[in-house]
Amino acid sequence: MSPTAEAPSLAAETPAQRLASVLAVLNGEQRAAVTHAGPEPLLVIAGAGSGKTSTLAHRVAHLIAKGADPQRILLLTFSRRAAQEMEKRAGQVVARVLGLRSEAPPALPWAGTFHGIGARLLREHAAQIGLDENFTIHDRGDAEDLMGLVRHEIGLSASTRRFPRKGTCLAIYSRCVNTREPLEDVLKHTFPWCAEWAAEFKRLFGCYVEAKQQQNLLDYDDLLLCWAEMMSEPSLAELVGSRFDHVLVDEYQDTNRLQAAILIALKPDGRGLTVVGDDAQSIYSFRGATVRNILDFPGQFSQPARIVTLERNYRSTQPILDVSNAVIAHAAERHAKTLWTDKPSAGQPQLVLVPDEAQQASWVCDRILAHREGGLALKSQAVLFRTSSHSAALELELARRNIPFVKYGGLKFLEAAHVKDLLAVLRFVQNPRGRMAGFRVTQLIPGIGPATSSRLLDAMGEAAEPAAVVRDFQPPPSARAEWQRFADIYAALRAPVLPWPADMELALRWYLPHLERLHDDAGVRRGDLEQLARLASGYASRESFLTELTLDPPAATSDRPGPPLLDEDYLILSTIHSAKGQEWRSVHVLNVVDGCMPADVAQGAAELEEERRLLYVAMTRARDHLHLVVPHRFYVTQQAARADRHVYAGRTRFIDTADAARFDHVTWPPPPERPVFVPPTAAAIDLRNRLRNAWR
DNA sequence: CAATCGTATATTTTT
DNA sequence: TATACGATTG
Repeated sequence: MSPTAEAPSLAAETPAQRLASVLAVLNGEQRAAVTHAGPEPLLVIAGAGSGKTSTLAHRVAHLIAKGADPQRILLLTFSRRAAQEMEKRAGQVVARVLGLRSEAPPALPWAGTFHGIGARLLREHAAQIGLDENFTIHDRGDAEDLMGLVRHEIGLSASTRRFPRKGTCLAIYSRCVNTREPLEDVLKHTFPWCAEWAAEFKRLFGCYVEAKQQQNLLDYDDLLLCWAEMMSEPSLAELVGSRFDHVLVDEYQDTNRLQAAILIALKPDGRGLTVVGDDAQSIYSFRGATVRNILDFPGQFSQPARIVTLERNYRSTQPILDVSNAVIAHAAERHAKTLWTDKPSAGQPQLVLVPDEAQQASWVCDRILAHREGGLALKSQAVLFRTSSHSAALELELARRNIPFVKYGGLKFLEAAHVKDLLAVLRFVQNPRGRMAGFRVTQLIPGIGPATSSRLLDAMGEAAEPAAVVRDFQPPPSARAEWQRFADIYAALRAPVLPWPADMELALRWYLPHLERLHDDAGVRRGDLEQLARLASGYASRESFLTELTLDPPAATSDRPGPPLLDEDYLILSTIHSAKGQEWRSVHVLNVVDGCMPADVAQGAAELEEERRLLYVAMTRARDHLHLVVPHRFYVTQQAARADRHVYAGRTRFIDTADAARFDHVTWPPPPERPVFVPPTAAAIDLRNRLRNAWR
């Protein structure tokens, strides 16, 4: 597989021969997808574990080998990590085909997420669409805070009846943008308990958009929305579209209508367009993604798309595929396909019944250690769950037994107050009109509260040169000394003389005294910030650091401070969503019970279908061993008013009795051997009669 | 006007 | 458990 392994023979071969030998490794369908050259667009339906990444990477490499310019290939992936993986693997194939020995394979400068590429195009074309190219990007938390602020300013927090909280408001707004549905429909279908507030939402969202524009901010949705708007102007669409000869999209089942609109505007006739995905793995509809994109793709163009289906699975054993196929077979609508493999089996998947979550945690730990004894590194094992909080009991148990782990999903690092504080300093410098950052930073100074801060920001908003306002601002007397200290570093950071990441050092030095004053656990937090500073040195500039960090936040948190060393072995914990595209030798899925999978909040038909696909995605991550754990009693701590509420739950409805028979059943701990009491059948007394007679 | 404390109240998944 | 908001004190 590795390019060096075949190096000796390369010199003797021609490029055409090398290309042929690279293609010979693929199966027929993969090869058809890789070499498709027609004018019609290509749709690859790639089942779980069918070598999708490899096929896409080979296709990119094949295009380059046939003369395509790597700078003119747009490769849109779901995550940053996926983009890097794809670039690496395409590079390896290109290196083999072109016979490159020492030279680096061509880079793919336009490989990235929709959001990342959008941010880049918007900066490059800022002048043409009336945007200031120094815009800062709000992550979800910032966007919520701004929404909260606007919500308060227009008097919605003072209503007699409680108005939905800021997070809900942003979720509704976001859904309207991403699905392009009218507010009324979104409220009716997705947020019925908020339907009474339609008029207020309209006003709120209008003000929210206005606030973003005044402050030169874009949120995640704007990166797509502005891109799509830009593409709706024919001359700009032509300009942007002509930058790329080939556009390839991975995980197409998880794109939304806005993304589909962008794609079609980029390549209206479908020429040069490739999309890859699996409708059975569509799990992001809560974010506005619609499986219709992939189902309807073939008919979108004047020439119908060519469809290639990859069904041969290279990942899992047949018994694992059998149970996975059984789960998805009940799905309502899909591009029908059945995964198959000739990989030898390593025993049946297990369905494990345990009494509660504590026992679940201890059983999983036991199994993981047993697997490790059997030669499976921790890194090749994963524990998956529906909701981030569902791993809490397991995390405790892992810590108790000293089993190292890294957890993906439910990202926390950027949400910590101290991290936000430090980043806000840099953001406020980068974009002086950004009020959220300014509000946050200035109130760190003792003696400055919301009122003073607002006074400053108002003045800055009206000034032609906002940074000068900071220099001349007169704070309340009690804050004067600290204010001066801040004004000095602000000026220093604004002056373009400091080479990045010296900015970071300066900001950190200013912030540390405040950290000590505000937090009892300043030591730990300080460690986080130093880690952030180290991270900063890996970026070219302050702008790229801030942009990339919001678009691609550190995905994992671990049980110990600092990133785990590369040679260290650790277990993977992950939400099912974050496990997308990954695989492990052994996979445990927690809480495979009704109320959790499906989540009890998902009740609509479409939502249930998505929950089913979620379980399917989880199961198809497993190569050799799959364990579904079913705790009989399982706690709901989140929404219940009182702690210790629990429900008695049964196996998920997605595995019916017939399907369940395909599993090995394990009950743990084993039921105690207790003699069964068999009552004699003849009645000794007539109890009913006696009780009646007592009242006669 | 800032800072802090007490109380009512809730819908998972993430670029 | 976190968060939002009101009341109270400095």
